Amino acid sequence: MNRLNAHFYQQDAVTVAEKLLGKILIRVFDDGTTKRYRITETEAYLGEEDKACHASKGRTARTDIMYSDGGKIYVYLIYGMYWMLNVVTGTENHPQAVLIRGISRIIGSGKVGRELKIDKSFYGEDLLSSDRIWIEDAPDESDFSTALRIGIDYAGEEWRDKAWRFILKQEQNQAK
DNA sequence: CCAGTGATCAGG
DNA sequence: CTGATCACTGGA
Repeated sequence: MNRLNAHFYQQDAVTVAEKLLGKILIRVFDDGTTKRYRITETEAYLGEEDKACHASKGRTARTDIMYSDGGKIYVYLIYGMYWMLNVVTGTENHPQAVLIRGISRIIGSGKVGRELKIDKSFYGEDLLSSDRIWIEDAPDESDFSTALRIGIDYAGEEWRDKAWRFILKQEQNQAK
């Protein structure tokens, strides 16, 4: 299978979030072992207008990477414990990203970061050229559901109510 | 229900 | 510098 290319990541976050379902995430760990995971749950964060998106605060040291061309990794630490793994999408100066919420049988953004041993060194990592993390193509999935994004009640009606969470049906049944 | 845990950002 | 907040999880 081939790596997803720049064109794929340059699409808007909502499109990429949906299309990432079923794609294969590869991680080569420091000890040399390689693991492959299927992406099963994602969430889109789109632009400075999106009050739920970190870029709604404008361009800061933390959000800077979201302003770059799609295909980079955006990571941040939440609650002092969990590294959230995001894929930057869109084109330059259009800040947006897709949060990876579930891979294979690991459901939950915090657990994903833990499983993949993500840390600050992944900030800005290039999915097109990295030798320790990338995503490979797979057929588009159509059997998925959408839902409201989690943990963003502060965002206000307009953005809180966007069904920008995408869940592979199959995995939903497997969960719990 | 709620505590843990620390980077980040706005405000002095 | 300070302090509030946080795209979460796991254990009462």
